[in-house]
Amino acid sequence: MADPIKIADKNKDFFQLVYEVVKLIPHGRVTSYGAIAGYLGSKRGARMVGWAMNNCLKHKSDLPAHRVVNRNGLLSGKSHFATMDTMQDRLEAEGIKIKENQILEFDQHFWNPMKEISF
DNA sequence: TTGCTGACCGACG
DNA sequence: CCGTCGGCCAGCA
Repeated sequence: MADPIKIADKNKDFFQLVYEVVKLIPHGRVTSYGAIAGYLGSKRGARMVGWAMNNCLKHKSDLPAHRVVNRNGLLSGKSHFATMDTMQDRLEAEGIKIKENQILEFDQHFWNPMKEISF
């Protein structure tokens, strides 16, 4: 219970659920595709999360996609932004240090929707 | 309609 | 330790 997203938008498309979660990511925090997928109930559906993000680009949504990285804390999707530096620049603007396209102290900035939203 | 691909993750050898 | 494969779901040719 107490899953505002699942309950409120469970009838929506998987993509829309992803967008909702991404929007909930606090400033200066990051999460992984698997975390979002797991929160939505499909731990194996991490690929769909990435796919949703790709569609979000054409959605022209203001989703903080730069706050979503892979399990290794690597900016896997940086290539999909306007420019390669867009993702890193935005993260650094939020106080997140990046080295070699990888987030430093990833565990420290990691934001788990399961732990923050759901119980 | 069928089949391939994809900003991933975890297991197996 | 590293390479490979399967799985999940949706979009597109």
